[in-house]
Amino acid sequence: MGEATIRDVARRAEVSVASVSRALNGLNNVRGETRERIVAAAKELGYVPHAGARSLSLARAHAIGVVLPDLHGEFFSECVRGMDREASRRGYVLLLSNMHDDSEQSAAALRTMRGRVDGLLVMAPHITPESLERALPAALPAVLINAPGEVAARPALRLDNHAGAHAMVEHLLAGGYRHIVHIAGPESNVDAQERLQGYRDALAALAPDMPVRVIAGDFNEEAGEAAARQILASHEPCDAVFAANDMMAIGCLHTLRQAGKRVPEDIAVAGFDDVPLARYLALTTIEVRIAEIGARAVSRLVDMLEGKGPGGGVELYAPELIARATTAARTGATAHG
Amino acid sequence: MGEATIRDVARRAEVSVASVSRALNGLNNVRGETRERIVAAAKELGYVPHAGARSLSLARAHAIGVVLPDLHGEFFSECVRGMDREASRRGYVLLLSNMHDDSEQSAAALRTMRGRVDGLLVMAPHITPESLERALPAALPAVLINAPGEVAARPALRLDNHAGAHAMVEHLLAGGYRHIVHIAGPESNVDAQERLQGYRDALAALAPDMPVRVIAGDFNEEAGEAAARQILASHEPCDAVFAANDMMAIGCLHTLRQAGKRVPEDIAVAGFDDVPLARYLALTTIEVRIAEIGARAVSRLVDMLEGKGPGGGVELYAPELIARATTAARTGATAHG
DNA sequence: CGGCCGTCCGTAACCGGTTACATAACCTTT
DNA sequence: AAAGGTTATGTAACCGGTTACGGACGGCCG
Repeated sequence: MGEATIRDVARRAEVSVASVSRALNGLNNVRGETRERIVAAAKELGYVPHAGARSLSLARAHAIGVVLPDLHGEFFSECVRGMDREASRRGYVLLLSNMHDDSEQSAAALRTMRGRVDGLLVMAPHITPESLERALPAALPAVLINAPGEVAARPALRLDNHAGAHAMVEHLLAGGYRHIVHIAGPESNVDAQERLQGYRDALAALAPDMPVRVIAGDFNEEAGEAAARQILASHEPCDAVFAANDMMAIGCLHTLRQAGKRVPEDIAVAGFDDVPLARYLALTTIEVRIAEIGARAVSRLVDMLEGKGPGGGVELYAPELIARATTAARTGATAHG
Repeated sequence: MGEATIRDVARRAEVSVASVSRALNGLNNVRGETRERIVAAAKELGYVPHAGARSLSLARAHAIGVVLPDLHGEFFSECVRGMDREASRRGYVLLLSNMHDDSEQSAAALRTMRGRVDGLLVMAPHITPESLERALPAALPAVLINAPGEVAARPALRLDNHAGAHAMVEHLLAGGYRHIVHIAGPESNVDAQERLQGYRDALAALAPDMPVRVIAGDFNEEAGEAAARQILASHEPCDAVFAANDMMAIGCLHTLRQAGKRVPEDIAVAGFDDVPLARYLALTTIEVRIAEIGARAVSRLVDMLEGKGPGGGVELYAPELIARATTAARTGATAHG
């Protein structure tokens, strides 16, 4: 037995479907006595409106599609949590679809969203603007999060990775560290690219005589471990490691310590993201308030949907440096000594 | 301007909507030449089928509603990740709705799912079976995760919290610890209740002469810190703490260490969940493979939806103890010395 | 009393797909 | 050549809501 429909309610209350719809949606052109009969009938039948049908006739689904890449743990949940909080506050529900880096699959994911959501939140740090542009249904409002480049005047939220990395290099130099190695993220990831560039630019601006040294990584812990082994085996001097994210920093930290190195006395370690782990390991890092960004993305999208906002424009989020023990200043250090 | 509809495609290809539908859905009763014309027209218009309309006429949304309580970070994302993986593998998409403990709000959340999802995944460790029963649309298939009690023959997945807690107490006793304090979770949370009961039962069975001592908590880190302060201030002996979850164990661990206690020499600490942090802090805990449970829940639900499975029945997941340094055995300890 | 207005309510079209059924064209078969 | 079968396509009903439009009714006015 399927659920009761509006027609069942109409039959039971001995009115037309139009009256049921009006009564249940709180329109005022229904007589009090009729409304009561309808409400009673609806309750007796346990009637719940069919959201799908409703959204079809209203051309409004009150749902937001969320397309995220494969994020590491905490990051993902924080992002979704922020979105969910704001979405439910504004009467929307979230339709989730992970985008497993395959760009073909991503396009398919976006496709299945059409007709069930009013707008899209897309986080795609590893997709080129062109293919994203192509995959996005043109008529669907969308807010981009950390997308590379500008995509067809879509509003976007971007984390200021460059500023964050710059601040970190500055912090390390101020702490007296001179030979700073960077463990980079995936080459195709725009966050990783910007952090790398921030590192390069900061070094060029603040300590042009110091060597630029980059070890490739992929944002995973193992990459950090591998980088640490490489640093240990190398003859080149290195007194600080700045990893493009916390997980690599953590892997690096562990391997260095297991090899007998003292952190930060022998070598400093810093990350990026401020995952909860960072606090416990006293890891210096850059705080990324991802939940806030998620919430803000929803807010902007809903504003667009409800015609309240201009839409366009890129909002930049400045992250904050959190100094902890793994980069404690060297004793007797001077900023440029 | 609105997206192109099937009628636009039909007009452009000079056929009827029925043919378009048939061609695009791969039915074989369309002439090759006609099919090509239709496909070409669809591509030219950038036609994407309207999932809402489709699900209305098919009475199939290929979507699964997920209702979760406010979970702490990693736990949430792991759960959703497991679900998403399995869902996308089987061609479904996830509709997410956090259930912020308010039971009224939860009912509303469930209500908005009707007509947009084919089935429900509900994790509700803090809702009574009766109100859950009342809130669940009767005709919607649902799989319950860690729900208290049995709800109207709904299939369910349950974590064997009792066995996990029992194993932990056994492990601590075997390590030579005698005075084991339990930091409990929220009273209304069924996971917390079962863990507490497991602690009590294990102690009664294995060390009936040892005191049962429970400190109230709420699953948050702060509760662990408060519990640690209480233990430090108390005159009662205590050589081991078993917290109902990792976050409280971590809070406790920190506070104990900051107070100068050595762990595990002065006092052992154990948790429950195996959050990623646990590994780094060398915290002994009980591994809960939540992603696996999430994936399994999706799998069972989809089986039900596609008439492949019997549906009913409770599946119990046995968690595994992971012994780490915070509960290293006392030197010279014997199991019952 | 006739006309006008406002309130309440029902009929039916519509949202964008799917599909049962009808139909037309063409191919066999006897 | 007529009957019967097959195949490709179109027509229209349907999924479950919303809502424009119009009709019925009662009250009020001149």
